[in-house]
Amino acid sequence: MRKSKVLDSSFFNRSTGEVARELIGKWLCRRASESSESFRMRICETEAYDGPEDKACHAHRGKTARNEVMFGPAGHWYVYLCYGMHWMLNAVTGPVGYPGAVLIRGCCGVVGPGRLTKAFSVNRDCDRSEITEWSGLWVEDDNFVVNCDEIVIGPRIGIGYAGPEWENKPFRFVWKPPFEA
DNA sequence: TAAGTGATCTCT
DNA sequence: GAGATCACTTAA
Repeated sequence: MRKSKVLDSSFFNRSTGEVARELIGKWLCRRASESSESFRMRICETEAYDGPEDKACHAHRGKTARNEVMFGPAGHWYVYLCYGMHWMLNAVTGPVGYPGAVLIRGCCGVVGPGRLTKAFSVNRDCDRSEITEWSGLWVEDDNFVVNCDEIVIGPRIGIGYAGPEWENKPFRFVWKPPFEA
């Protein structure tokens, strides 16, 4: 198997769009408990939520108890419940004080942010935890290269309330998988 | 196409 | 405390 390395906070401490793009093709890894086996899937869909100006970003109205972690250091998870039933998994990006995060919307084989968290048993317990191997939820890079022409960039999903200016920003990254053809 | 679902936020 | 809102999924 190809050798892979665990991504640390330096990977996430960059611009939100850059991290969202770079996460495509990386492995999302999970070990739910000490006794359970770990497993991983390649990330194939992400969205950037970038800073206080971004009307679609939870942080654009300022810091609250829920989104506080987005203002903290990069390399942490921001997990919250949406529509009363779906957990959303986000990776905090950028420097301390700058609220940015990347929503992980899908992996190869698991499409949809709510289904992904269900498959990975992600819930409130993961909120604010570090993106490290010992936290049980982390990301690995095996130097697999996803070419630019395999990535579709488009408007984010489900954020019509933010207005066309923000909805139409190129903040959504989808890996057009070869297996789809 | 519409209902289900409950935490969170913004007003009283 | 009440009411609106919501980065979605599923079953028709």
